[in-house]
Amino acid sequence: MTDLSERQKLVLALIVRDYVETAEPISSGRLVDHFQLDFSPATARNEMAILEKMGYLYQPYTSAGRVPTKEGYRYYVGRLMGDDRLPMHVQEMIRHQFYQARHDVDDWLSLSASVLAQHSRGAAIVTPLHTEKARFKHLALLSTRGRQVLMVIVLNSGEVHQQTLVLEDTLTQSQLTGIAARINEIAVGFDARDLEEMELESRSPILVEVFQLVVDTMRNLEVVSSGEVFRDGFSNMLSEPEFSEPEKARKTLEIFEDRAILDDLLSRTVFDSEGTGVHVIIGGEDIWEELEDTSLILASYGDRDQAMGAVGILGPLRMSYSRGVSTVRFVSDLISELISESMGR
Amino acid sequence: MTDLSERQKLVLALIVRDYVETAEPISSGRLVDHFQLDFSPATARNEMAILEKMGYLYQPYTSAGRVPTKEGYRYYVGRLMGDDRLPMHVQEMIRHQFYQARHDVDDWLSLSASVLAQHSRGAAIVTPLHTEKARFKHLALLSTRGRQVLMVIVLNSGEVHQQTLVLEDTLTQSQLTGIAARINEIAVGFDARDLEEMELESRSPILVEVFQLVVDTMRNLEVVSSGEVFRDGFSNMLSEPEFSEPEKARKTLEIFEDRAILDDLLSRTVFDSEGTGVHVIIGGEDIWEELEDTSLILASYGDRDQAMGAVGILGPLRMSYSRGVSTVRFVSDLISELISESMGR
DNA sequence: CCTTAGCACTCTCAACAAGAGACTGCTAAA
DNA sequence: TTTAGCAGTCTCTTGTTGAGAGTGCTAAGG
Repeated sequence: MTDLSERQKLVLALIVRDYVETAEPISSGRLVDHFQLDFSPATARNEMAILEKMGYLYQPYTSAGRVPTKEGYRYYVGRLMGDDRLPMHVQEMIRHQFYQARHDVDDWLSLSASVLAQHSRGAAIVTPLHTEKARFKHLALLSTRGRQVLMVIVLNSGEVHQQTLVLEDTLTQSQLTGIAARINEIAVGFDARDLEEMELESRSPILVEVFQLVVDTMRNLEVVSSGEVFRDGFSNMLSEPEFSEPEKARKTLEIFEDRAILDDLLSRTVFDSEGTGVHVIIGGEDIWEELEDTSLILASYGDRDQAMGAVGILGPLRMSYSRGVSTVRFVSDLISELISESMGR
Repeated sequence: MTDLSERQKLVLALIVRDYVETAEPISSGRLVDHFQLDFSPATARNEMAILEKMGYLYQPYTSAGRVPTKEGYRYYVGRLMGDDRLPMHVQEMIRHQFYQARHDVDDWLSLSASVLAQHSRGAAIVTPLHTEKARFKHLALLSTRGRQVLMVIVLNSGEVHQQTLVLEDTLTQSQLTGIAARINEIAVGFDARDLEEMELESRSPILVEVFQLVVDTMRNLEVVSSGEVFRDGFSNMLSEPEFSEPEKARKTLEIFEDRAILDDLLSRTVFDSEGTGVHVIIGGEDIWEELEDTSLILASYGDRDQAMGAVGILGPLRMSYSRGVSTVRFVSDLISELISESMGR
């Protein structure tokens, strides 16, 4: 397929931009008028007819204006859209919000969802920090009441997991502390597989029991994606005219709420690729049928070697991709930065 | 105001039930036909006219069927609706799901939201466990990396709070353990106010610093409601015909997403009253204007003396109150039971 | 060969009209 | 007090029509 002429690219880009704003089919007349183009409506019509034949535009009905197709959006995102940054003062504003928050990863993530929703005017999704190769760093056992014990496991990545256990016997806090200290000695720095193969000379049966629980938990962490997903701003989306049909709105909200499809989506896109690029998924890319009418802009945050998660926004096909991409990129970079700052140095 | 006759009550109850199912105005003909009543449509019409005059019913337009008003629903919920329990096999099914889950409060709550959404066919909201008078039980300090320290505070209620600190100097784990032990000795059993007034002979400045942080955190816990709210099943609601107007759907979703209004609502209803009853809020009860078109069924869980939270569902005025109430009651009782079981003994 | 003015054609959308259908309220009889 | 009968009212659907918007095509012009 031969490539588009410069003028065709211009026409396509302008139609996308204008349509994103107005949500109405763009006519040749409006196009040259609104953007003060130096060719006539008739010429625009010719170009539009070609673009339609190539699959980038379509007409809702004979003699209506043109609307971008999924392919049109893809071409626009891939080759026409500039990669704008957020304006400096917006960046500062967002940074400020983060610095005012508590120094806590979960708080940052919750805030991210809210910021993304606000600035992208779409629905925001933020998955929690998650490691694939979890390395044990530290264990604490806290007596809460009776035989009930809170087990807190800290991973190398800084990820923290807690779980309530009910032990066979009642132990004092100092006994628990002793057990924890012993396990810390043995296990620090190892991952689930290492620990599994480890022989433990069983001095006390309780120590073995707890050790086994630690190993189980560590293994679980690698498989199950745990923790709540942070969501915000779905109500933004309902204001868009494409969701005036309640059936479409329902289907989209179902996607927003469904953890399974989100996990599938993430593992096949952002978590599957190198680097920290922003992924734009338009109309499900003919893989996910449910996403036919929605677009997602996703990026990972964190560190491939440590733990990572994903942030993103969800909107109708007719969304502002440039605003979306720059917002998602900025937020994901910012969280990565905050996390690595709070970790290391 | 004189009370309703038995037959009027019957007519009102049947109209509410039928309308909840069909979402269409109920006519006198349909009523006697569908429920095989032993009086004629004309009689039904007379009763309906009276009920309308009393404010329990209204007609969308002259000579359409009747629809319950908010007052109609309130009367129905307060005096006509039986308090059904969930069928035994449903109870068993739900119990089963909970026993299969991990023994972790957050997991239970997340599961509750999902169960409520599924069985009530509305949107579910579950707030996390929260204490008003937090009594200190135990502190742990875990070195995670560099000067970064994870502070875990366990309260008497079993509630656990964690926060990441960045200290002035780098401390070893054993130093941290020492500090924690010292603070545990001093603080166990006291609440924020007690601790604030406490004089601390300052042997080491770091100990004082950490102690201050503990006190601050404890005080914060009493004011700010922290932790994420669990939500599920909003997509259920969008299938209801009342949300075919997207504007209504948007407003309702905004309520669902907005933490502030939820907190206000809860503090003025379930947390404001004695006992563990189920609260039904119909059309905002003329207090919350935003809730004009929605009803909520709420109940608290947990223990007033320890920590508590709330579970509930949100739906259109035309919702199945009996199903909703029995589901909410069952789930809130179940969580309370699970929590107290895991606490005590 | 590319661009553009002119024009006939197509399709949507809003407004209006008319008829069918659904229920009611009222009246009068049982 | 209940009920049959009936006139009256309102919505909803369907059909029609006219205005408006925008296109594709054709032919003229640079």
